[in-house]
Amino acid sequence: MGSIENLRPDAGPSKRTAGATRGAAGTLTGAALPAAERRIERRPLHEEVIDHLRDRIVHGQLTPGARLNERVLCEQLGISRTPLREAIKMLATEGLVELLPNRGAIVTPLKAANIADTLAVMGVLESLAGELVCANATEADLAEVRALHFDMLAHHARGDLAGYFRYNQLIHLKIIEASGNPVLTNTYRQLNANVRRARYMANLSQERWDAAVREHEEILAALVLRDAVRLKRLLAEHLEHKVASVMAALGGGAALA
Amino acid sequence: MGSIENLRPDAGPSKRTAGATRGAAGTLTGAALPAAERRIERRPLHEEVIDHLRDRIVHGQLTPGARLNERVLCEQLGISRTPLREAIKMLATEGLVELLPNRGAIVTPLKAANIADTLAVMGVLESLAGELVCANATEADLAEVRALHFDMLAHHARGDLAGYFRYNQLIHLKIIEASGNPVLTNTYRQLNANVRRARYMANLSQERWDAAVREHEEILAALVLRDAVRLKRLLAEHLEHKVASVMAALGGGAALA
DNA sequence: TTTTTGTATTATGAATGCAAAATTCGCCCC
DNA sequence: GGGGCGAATTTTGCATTCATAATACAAAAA
Repeated sequence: MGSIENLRPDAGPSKRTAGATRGAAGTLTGAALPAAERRIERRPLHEEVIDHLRDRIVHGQLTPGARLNERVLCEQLGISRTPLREAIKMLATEGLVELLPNRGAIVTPLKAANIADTLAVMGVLESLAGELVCANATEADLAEVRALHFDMLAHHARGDLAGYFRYNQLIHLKIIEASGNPVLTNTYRQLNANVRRARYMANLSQERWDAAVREHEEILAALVLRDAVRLKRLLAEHLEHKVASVMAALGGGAALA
Repeated sequence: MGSIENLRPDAGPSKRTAGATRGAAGTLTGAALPAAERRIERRPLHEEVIDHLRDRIVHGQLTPGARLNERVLCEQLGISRTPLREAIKMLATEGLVELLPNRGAIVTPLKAANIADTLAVMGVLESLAGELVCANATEADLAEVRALHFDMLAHHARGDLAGYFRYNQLIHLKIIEASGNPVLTNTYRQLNANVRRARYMANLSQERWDAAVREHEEILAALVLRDAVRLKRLLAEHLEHKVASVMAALGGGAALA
């Protein structure tokens, strides 16, 4: 995971022939589909770059405040500066990156105040989602949440924190998605990316972890019953605890390097 | 307003000398300031382009679904494709523009469902803002809102709808800003851009207009008293009416060309 | 007449080149 | 040894060029 994966099969774009290497690698979709339905489809490079950089930022491999040197990244990814710069601009709009005119871009520093503000907004979004999901979720949605819940329990039982976090995220996102409001989903997802970075630094205590799992049990129960009032309250409390945990890790107001 | 304003003094960048034309024209700030305080500051071209395009999209000069032809826009703005493409990518992240791989970009079509979803999210954001603003707003903030309110009244009295809209927007934004949560402000502002486009098509009836002004009177009163509960209710009702008005204009579910 | 296929044109995707701004580094001076 | 100053280097901003996909169009076949 820490290794640098080139987006292009041959690193270091050669003069005037780099374009010919497109479409040879694993970015193509539909390998498992029958030939008739297979869509030959190439994602634009800037999208690949965005996903790559977003991952590295969220997972903390690109640390807050770190500079994004265009030349270095180009070499690592085996692309030219144009798609890289487009990707950086988009990440800046998402808030994961900060543009310093004439001085490039840095990974947005993690400020406790900013995370707190973000979580406050996410709170009301979750509350709205709770209301909508009780009204709009299909039975299939609920089944999926339950399945994810058990996956999460499995990781918790094994003490696999990373796996737990992954399914925890998936559950929350699935609940938001099942609300049936795509704007809500996008907004939440975008804000969430910024918070996730902090999460990777917060060391969860076993007590807090166990408590979080219990809270999820209750959330699932309220969801299945489509008890909107109760669900909203549980989600709010759950987030409240998360805020406390993250804030404790970030240590009140200080910027994180 | 309909005329095309070049960002660069000379349209049609000449070969190899275009770079030398930077910094000569009206994009520089501070022409009216004393020399000592004048900040020689150039905004990056992509920012100028973003603002320009966002304005044209929000004001409906670039209609929903319209294609953004790079060559044409480059000629209109007197810039090269690189900063233009960066700007388009950023607008895509903001949701005002849609990228069609290998086929360029179009202004995001206005769909009633999407606007409804957006307004639902904005509703909970306003509600949060109402709560925060009662706790955090300074007296200066409140004074500014009141001043904007009277400006708005003046435009209403003159029957100047465009001016009314402008100050209406400013009031809502000021209330959000005064909440003291920058993340909330940004999120709201971004969502708002998408809705404003619809607003320019909705023809407000005189009755609805008068009612909206009365609602603003009440909102201001609750705000000055820092009555959070009442303010939240009033904002919610105000938005509810706005939803009805916008939805009526968009005509239930149909996409707008 | 309609459909299809080959070709010319146009537009987008990506890479490269060039100039200005910023940073680094060596130097001199204190 | 430390701190300013200026040249050299690096890095970014933007323009341009090259490559490829999409589209329009016309001719040929059904």
